[in-house]
Amino acid sequence: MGDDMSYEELDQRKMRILKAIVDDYIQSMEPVGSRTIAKKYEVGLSSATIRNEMADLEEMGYLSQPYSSAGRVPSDKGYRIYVDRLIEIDESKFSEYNRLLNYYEQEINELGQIVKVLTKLISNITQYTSFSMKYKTKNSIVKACQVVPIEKGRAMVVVLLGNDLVRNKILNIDYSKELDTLVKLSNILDRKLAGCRAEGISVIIVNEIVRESGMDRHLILPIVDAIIDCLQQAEEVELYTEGASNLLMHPEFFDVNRAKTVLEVVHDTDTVVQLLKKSAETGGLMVRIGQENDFDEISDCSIVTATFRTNDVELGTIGVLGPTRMDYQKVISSLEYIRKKLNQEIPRRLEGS
Amino acid sequence: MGDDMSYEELDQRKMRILKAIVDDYIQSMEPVGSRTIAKKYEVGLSSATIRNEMADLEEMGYLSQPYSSAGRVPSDKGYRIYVDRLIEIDESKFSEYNRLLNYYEQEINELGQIVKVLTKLISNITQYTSFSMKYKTKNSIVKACQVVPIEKGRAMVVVLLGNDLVRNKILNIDYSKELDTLVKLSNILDRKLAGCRAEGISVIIVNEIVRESGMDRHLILPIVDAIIDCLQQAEEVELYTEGASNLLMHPEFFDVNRAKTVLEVVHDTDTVVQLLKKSAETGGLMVRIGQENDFDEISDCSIVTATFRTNDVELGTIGVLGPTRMDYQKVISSLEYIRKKLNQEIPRRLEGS
DNA sequence: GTTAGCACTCACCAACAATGAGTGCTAATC
DNA sequence: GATTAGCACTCATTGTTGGTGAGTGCTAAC
Repeated sequence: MGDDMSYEELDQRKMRILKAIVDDYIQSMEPVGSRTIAKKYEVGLSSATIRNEMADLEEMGYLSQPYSSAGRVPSDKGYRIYVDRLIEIDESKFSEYNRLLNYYEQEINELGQIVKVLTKLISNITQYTSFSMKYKTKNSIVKACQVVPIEKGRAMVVVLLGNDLVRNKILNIDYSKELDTLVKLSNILDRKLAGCRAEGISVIIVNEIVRESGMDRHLILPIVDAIIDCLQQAEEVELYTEGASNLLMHPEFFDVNRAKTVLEVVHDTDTVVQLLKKSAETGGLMVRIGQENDFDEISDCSIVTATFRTNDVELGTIGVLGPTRMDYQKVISSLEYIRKKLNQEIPRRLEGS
Repeated sequence: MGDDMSYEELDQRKMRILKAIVDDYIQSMEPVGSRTIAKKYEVGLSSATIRNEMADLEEMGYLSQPYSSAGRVPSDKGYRIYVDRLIEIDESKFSEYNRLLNYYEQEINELGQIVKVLTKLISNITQYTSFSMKYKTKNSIVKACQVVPIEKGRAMVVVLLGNDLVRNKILNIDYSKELDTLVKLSNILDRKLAGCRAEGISVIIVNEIVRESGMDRHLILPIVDAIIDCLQQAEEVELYTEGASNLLMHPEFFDVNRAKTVLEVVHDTDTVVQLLKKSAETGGLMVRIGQENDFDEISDCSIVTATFRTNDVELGTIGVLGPTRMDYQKVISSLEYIRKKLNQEIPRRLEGS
């Protein structure tokens, strides 16, 4: 989006005025006029001067006018520069957020739980809709695996993943003649595959397993496939939404059709996942304003997302969706809070039993 | 609700008029006047007569008037008698529903999947919000179970439930001295417990297991506990919601506050589960109209639910939520369709691999 | 018991004027 | 040359007012 140079066309004064306009509009949701800026904000200028600057800003595309002789409203481009250059993260509320969080958090041991609680928290703080998407486990390793007989002609492969999640898969397999070797095979598999990622299960390892177990290759292969399946199945995501109805409180959604269109997107799992996955591409905090979003249905909304990860592994994303006229300062700050919180919680949660 | 006798106060003619009024109001959502009834519906009566009857019906509590000199609107009591006595299930659309269903249904093997599809179907048919709640498995039996070693000091109990769902639980247990007996124990457990329900695991059976395995009682007990846990864990429900935003299309929710209040309930998992569970109490089809609902927030909504089950076991519930002025004919008929469909699908789905 | 007729109620709508916030432009001021 | 005061103009919003029509309840005639 846009070359950074284009910001340079705005001098200090225009910047200050733009910030005042966006601040005011975010707060009042009414087109803001020159007089308001002159009076409420400490720019030492008369309304006439501000009027001129506003005309300039409109010409440059940072503002627009709903109708002639109304006040000005920020455009997407206006919000963009506001987000990129005119706000900073406000940590002053963090201690309050901590208090709120303590109130929720009773006994939470699992990462998924804390993510849910944080999603709820941020939805309450911001009064917008929030989402969290968590990979069930990305890039998981085999911690242990076993093949278990179930009934005639069927066995179950059980894989214990790196984070103690268990996956299993049932196979039709004829082991009747070699029931005792199944136990032996389990041990071999367990020994050979422990610590492996899905991509780490090479043909060489499979060959070793075949040799050491003395079992037939065509019996081993479906089992190994099942194990790989279990690892990959873990790539699935878990989606959690909070405060969908919050959107209805904001004047931009008083129009039922608009509200319906947006709520349909909010309820559409696939779309939301797609939106959140987009965030991971950049990493860190990401803001998508109005038309920058890939879906027309929410071209009057903005999305702010934060991806959380361990050193190298992407674990998931938390995001907030609200009208383009959202309180970016608050949303970005609180999402930064969430991000910090997660970075500090993740190591703790992941180790625990 | 209410003694059946109370219906008797309504003669044939009042019934016909009431039905006409409710039908018309459901369709038009406008208070319906005597003239409308006289003209559009084939009661051979003048508007004046109908006016008198309407005054009676209002006095008896079946109708009410939004303001003096407006038409009449059905009250909860009016809807109740309408539902109980004046509509019948309309099977004529069933073949159309079948067509729609074929369109969705691609390759669905699991009961949970077909329930989801049916939930989506009914939400599309009715244009209201629909829910399904499925017990992960209620009253499940052990089909097979195994104890699997994982790593030093830890083992995993794996239980295959009656419907091929797998549950597992990790235990800290010291089996190091008796690793070979673990395999033996697995076999004994499997043999002894196959077919058992949670309540069916008696002390006698446990004693037998202890005796036959020759293992220590304090080693066996936590394992059995884990198996029972797995069975009971299966009592959890899975909730699925479809078409929440459909509600916004109906005039009664054009008011944002009303919409918000109702949507909050729709999004509140616990409340919805509670609502759906209520349905099972009666079994079959159940209609709760307006104030009959336990939650004030939806006292201007109605809920129609259908519970599906095998012979004796309750499997879950599908429900529809809409404004009190909902198209009961359509909702009840299509829900009946769903119920039939499930009754015919359930045996198939449950057996299949 | 049923219906025609009539006076009355009340939400809804269209037309109209008044209001006021905000603009753009021009001319005076620093 | 930049800033500001002043002024005419625009246009959404609000309030008023009177008319319209769907509907009622009641009474008297059938």
